[in-house]
Amino acid sequence: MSLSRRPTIRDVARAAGVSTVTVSRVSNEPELVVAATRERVQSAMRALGYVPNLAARTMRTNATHTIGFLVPDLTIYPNAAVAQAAARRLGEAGYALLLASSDQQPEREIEALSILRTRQVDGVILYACDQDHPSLRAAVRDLDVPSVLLDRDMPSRADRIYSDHRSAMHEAVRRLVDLGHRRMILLQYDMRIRPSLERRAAFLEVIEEAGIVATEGQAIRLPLDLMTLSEIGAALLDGDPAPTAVIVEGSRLLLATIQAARLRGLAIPAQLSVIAIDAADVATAATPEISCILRDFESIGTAAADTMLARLKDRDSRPSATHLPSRFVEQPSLAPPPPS
Amino acid sequence: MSLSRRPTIRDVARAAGVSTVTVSRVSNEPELVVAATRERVQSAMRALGYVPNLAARTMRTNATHTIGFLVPDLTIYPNAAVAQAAARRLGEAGYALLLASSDQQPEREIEALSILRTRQVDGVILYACDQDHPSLRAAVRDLDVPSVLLDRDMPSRADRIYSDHRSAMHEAVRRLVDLGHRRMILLQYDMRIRPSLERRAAFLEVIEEAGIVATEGQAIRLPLDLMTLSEIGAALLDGDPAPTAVIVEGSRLLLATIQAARLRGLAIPAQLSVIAIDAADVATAATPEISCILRDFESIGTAAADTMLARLKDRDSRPSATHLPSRFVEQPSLAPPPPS
DNA sequence: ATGCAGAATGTTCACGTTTTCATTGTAGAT
DNA sequence: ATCTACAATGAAAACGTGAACATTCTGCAT
Repeated sequence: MSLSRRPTIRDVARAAGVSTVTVSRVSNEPELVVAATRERVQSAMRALGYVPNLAARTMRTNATHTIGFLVPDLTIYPNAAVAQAAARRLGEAGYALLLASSDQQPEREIEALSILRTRQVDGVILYACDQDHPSLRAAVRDLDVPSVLLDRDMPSRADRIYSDHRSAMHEAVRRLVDLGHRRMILLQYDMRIRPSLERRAAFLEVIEEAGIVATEGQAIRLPLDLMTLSEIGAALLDGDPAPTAVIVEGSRLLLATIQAARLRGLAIPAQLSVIAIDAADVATAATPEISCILRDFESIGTAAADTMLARLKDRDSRPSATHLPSRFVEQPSLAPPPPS
Repeated sequence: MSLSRRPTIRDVARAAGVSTVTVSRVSNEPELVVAATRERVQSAMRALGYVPNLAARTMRTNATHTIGFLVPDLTIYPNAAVAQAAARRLGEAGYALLLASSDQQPEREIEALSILRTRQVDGVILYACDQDHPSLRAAVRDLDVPSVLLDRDMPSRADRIYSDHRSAMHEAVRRLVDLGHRRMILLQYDMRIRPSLERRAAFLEVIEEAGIVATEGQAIRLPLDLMTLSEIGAALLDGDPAPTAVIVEGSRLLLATIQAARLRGLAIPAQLSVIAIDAADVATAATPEISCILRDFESIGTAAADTMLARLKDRDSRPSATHLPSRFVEQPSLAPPPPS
């Protein structure tokens, strides 16, 4: 009694002695079908191994039950962690994740957005790679599917998930100031996106608040790909007097910093205090353990998914903005500056 | 003259004064349409902003131009790197990547495979999370879409991409033996998959070949989630005499190992030689730089994509197997064992 | 001139589902 | 008994495309 081809709604209808409409309703609005009929249909579905054809469904409803997820680089831990958490939550709701990577190139990101549009994804969740790039800004602004913007300041009607980078950074820098540090530097690998800008701003705010004169080379950007130890070494030793504390963005930069410090013979924390951002793995494994500004990427991904799901249910409500915390966790990597 | 709804093949046909079939042919088999007509159709497409409706196309052809990519954990660097490389190559060929994560659980992986099937992906590329799990083995064996098995020994008609884990491991262990090491341990975080088994086997082969008696605790598995420093510390110091060399799998274990060594006051390489596997980032940033067994994840992902594309073109050819190399790169983390 | 092969294009229908609208059945109000 | 309202179900059409088959046209051999 089994079919060679995949069973369709018609096969189920025939087997259950009802019309296709009723079968469709059992799938989509079961409460409209009286219990006896419903059960008959459901057992026919099971018997035949019926699974609705998604393409046909999409053609009628224009819904693909697919969400596009766009990242600059999947090998950066936070991106992968957020994507995975979002995929899990969306999967529970029957949505799948279509992955696209821009490789940090705005043009490729624009192209990816257009591909996602072509594929009629029901929504897009994205980490834009450059929030200042004009055409990319335009492409994001003109997105006509429900979208969730992850931690970017860009004009858009999209829902947003923000991390609070400032409070934890304030706390961290104040702690350094309280310990007596006067010469601190911030090492970052990207300046095109909100997290870096926020951190930088918060960093400079506390500097100023403490009455320290902020100098040119105090917040430094190091391109990740050119991230050489010598550059970091230079940054560490640059200036007179040399910095007594460093705040570092990301695991890769943190590793390089620890290495550079060791090469220059700078002991942590005796001669150099170190604080890491978004680098829990390396920070925890380092000796001494490195103080860290942390976020919960799992909950960022989950929040993005939930926001998307809510938006898909109610398309007309005002764009939402969710703010998630960072926290500063102190470890033995901090000490007063060495006597000069 | 523009439409409110998305233009269809019919709109293009009307604008170009041809039938829908001709428009369809311009999209799919342009050589069948005479140049003049073809250009007329193409300019009508451009004028209307026509993009083929993928769902309708899928319903006719049963092809989704979507490939499922299944990983145990996206936050593990090699997985993310391979996925990203595959996505890039597949994207160039007009395919998109549907991401699924099993979270290291065979049951969830089976479920994910079934979801991918429901979504009618044209193919599946997968890192199975456990090559010995009976139901998962059955699910993989019974996959009825073109699939590429990444570095697993499982029965299947799928194409395969293998890494050669043995040669580089042989080389690495022989180097240790040549340096005079007699007591070496291998730290791994997974034993359910081919790479770990191969490495373990290769490790023990050289041990035996060197006439060293392999003991119980010589190849040790440490669950990643329970990966505590104390466990690693115990492993390092266990046995009498204590091991003089460690080979470590993955960035996270390497970090923990370096930390454990430092805590126990074991200098690298004077008292402990260290070799890392698949942990280029940490190995490079460590001091001293750690010797490493490396793979090119980019080319693994690209090979997987190419294999899939070839399979989609020719469904009947024999399953292929691609073997990609690993290489051993020595760094200052190796030295003769300390005099006992 | 006629026939014919093959190139170019068209007509019709099917893919599997949901939507719209119509029909039947049932129970309660009159 | 009749009417009404509503619940339950069904018939037919539509979504946008591509495949099978049909038709027209062109040029060339007879």
